[in-house]
Amino acid sequence: MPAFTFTIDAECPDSWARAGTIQTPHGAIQTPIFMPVGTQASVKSVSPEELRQARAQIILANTYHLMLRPGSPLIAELGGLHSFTHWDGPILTDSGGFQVFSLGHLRKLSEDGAAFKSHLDGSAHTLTPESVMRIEAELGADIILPLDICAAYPCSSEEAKAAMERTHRWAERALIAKEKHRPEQTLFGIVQGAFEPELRQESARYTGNLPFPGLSIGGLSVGEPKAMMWEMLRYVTPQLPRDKPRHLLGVGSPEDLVIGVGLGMDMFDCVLPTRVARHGGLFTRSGRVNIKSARFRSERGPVDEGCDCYTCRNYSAAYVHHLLRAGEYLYYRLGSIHNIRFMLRLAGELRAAISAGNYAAYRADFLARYIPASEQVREDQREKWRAARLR
RNA sequence: GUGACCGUAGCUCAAUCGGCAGAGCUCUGGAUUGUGGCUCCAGCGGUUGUGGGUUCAAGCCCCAUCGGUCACC
Repeated sequence: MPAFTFTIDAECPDSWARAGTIQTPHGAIQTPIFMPVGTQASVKSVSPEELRQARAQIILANTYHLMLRPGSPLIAELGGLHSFTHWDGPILTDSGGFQVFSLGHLRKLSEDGAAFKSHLDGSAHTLTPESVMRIEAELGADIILPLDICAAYPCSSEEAKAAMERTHRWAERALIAKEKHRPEQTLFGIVQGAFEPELRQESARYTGNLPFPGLSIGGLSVGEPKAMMWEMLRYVTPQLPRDKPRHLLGVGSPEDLVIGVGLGMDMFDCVLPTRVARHGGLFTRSGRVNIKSARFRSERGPVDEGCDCYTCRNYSAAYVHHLLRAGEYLYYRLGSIHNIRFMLRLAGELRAAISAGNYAAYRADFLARYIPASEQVREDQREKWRAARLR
């Protein structure tokens, strides 16, 4: 029996949306799917039982963070991530490529790999395509990603091309290195190309033709306008093999999920739902609300009317509001559980709509009701934040 | 009872020689996209305890008064 298969269950005639089933050594995943992120081998504040109850099918962990603490040899010694974390479903580990980018002030890139200093204690480390394969083998996830280079936004065409080409060379090295490790693990390729349509197409073709059973689209949602991200996917998706699952790295919000599915994406992972939850941002059918707002002070009803999550079935919005105000730990659980379940229910509804052949209608209905966070405000605040940082 | 010190935003406190009353927290909104459990942005909020006086000008100087803290009786 093969360790990894992807079958397409339904496709849409009027978009690139499709529903599928991925088989992994630790169980099946029905796509489209949202994958909660547990960077340090923990979806912050939420237990594996609670994740299962929210019907999570696969979670993420991060190679960079886990290699620094507690270290991949220790996790291997303790039986790998599944045993270590008590989550027995599928796991995907990110390679640390993004941390090489986001912790840029601590690193030095070369053809061999990325030398960087630990954000924890300043110790020197080097990630190479080969060492990442070894570390991810020790971590033992079902799906693993190779070391890649995420170009900044904005960046020059030369930088974009150089990052993409090195990512391609590293992809081939990763494929060779993986042979030495665990055959039951599945290595996805990563598409780069920044915001250059030709590069995106080239990277999709190149990476799609390598023997990767799945593809992750990287380098997006790094500060660019959303329209630009969607435009890139319109170039990428047609170049990808139809029969391999497509993972949009680091995306996104509820509206991103709905739109991304129509552009051919099957898997999504993002810290946004859990991160904004910790600061009071909870998703509802009509948009994100700030549960810290005084208007919830005496709200008897649930956070989101009609939500089937543990939080909404058992607690009033007033209580959730109080927990956050009071700084109670329980808030983090209840808020995170709500947003995770919201994303997973959304993924499930998208799958059902695709199977029923009415994705376009579902999408139109969702977008008509859901008011997303203001992109203009986000841009303005990002600019102010940058300016403040330079001072 | 006597003396000293202190009363400034909801809270804790700034305010040069008498010269446009400010900050942090709270509060009200907003942001966060392959998680450094980090944060960031904006806003509301004032009869400077009260009443007089001096002065072009008083949170600041003077008098009275109310309240608080401390010390001593």
